[in-house]
Amino acid sequence: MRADAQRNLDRVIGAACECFAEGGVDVSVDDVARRAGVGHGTVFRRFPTKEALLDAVLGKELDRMVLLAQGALVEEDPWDGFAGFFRAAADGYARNRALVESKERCQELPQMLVVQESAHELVRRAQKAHVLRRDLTADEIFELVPAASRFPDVILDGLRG
Amino acid sequence: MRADAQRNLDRVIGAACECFAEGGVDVSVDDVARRAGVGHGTVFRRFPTKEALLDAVLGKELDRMVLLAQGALVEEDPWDGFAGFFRAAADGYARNRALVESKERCQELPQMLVVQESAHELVRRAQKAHVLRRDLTADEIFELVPAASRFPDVILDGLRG
DNA sequence: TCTGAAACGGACTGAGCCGTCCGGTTACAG
DNA sequence: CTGTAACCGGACGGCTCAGTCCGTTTCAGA
Repeated sequence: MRADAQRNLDRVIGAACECFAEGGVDVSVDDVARRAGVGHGTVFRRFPTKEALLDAVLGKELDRMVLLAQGALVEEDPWDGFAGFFRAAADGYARNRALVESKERCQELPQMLVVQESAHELVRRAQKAHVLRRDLTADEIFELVPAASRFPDVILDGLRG
Repeated sequence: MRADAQRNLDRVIGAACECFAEGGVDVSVDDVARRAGVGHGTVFRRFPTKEALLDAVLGKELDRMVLLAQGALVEEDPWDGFAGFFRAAADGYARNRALVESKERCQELPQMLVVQESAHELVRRAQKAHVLRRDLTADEIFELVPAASRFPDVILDGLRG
């Protein structure tokens, strides 16, 4: 790939991350292109549709989640591991409107499987140690993540077993 | 007002309530008109802009909230009063996508003042009785309402003082 | 029944957006 | 330095949607 092409691609992805995070999925491709300093034709050459561009951005964000989840599994205290990831995930959702608005799209991305596996293990460990309430499934608990963006402590207090 | 005009107005408002609740604020005026069984010209004769139509729908929903809040103030147990309204409000948000997507618009509507006043009183009473945590303001607590649509019990557990 | 005012609805306009395409430009190998 | 393949960006088409307008229909009082 030519050097200028690579540079523009990086700019486009960076701009798309910022735009979608701040403005949600309804931000126009023109806005992304403007912020990247390229014409919007250049965006469509790299990403055949707006949806493909969004997938790239969501994928990057989910990659971060994978790291967070695996880091939490290393923590030996079951509650600290669970709560740490819960807080971090909530923060990620708080900082990214597109993530909140694209829940079902994220389900289609491969990284989501890894995140869910780790998250389920975090919940299993915490429930086994009786530090996390057991009347909710792991899936139900993580439905609360977007909700916890503002006051995670309150929700964690409610979840503690 | 002519009888047919009144009938069509009622139909439009009803259809708009359903459409916005189910599909959020991005539902088109044409969709609303179709569901109401009128041309979209008729909608724009009653409501000069789409925003005005949305305001009418939000206003109706807030009227319901006013009744719920005032009903909760009659309840003598401070926790039951607070929690009852909190649950009811969360349910209202869960059943209405437009309400979630129009938080700042709601702030402009007169009914919101009444709801907030009652809600603050509910919080004050519950905090005075030491059944509600005191490290959050009333405003902060009610930011959790939309979040509580799925598992209100978890959030209420977290809020209990 | 007749009549005029009110209401209706669909055609129309203009703006914004996604995605395509092509003429001009630029990087880079030889 | 130069030829060329890759790259760029803006013009363009097609679509959807908000809001306007006017010819036609309907209501209701006399």
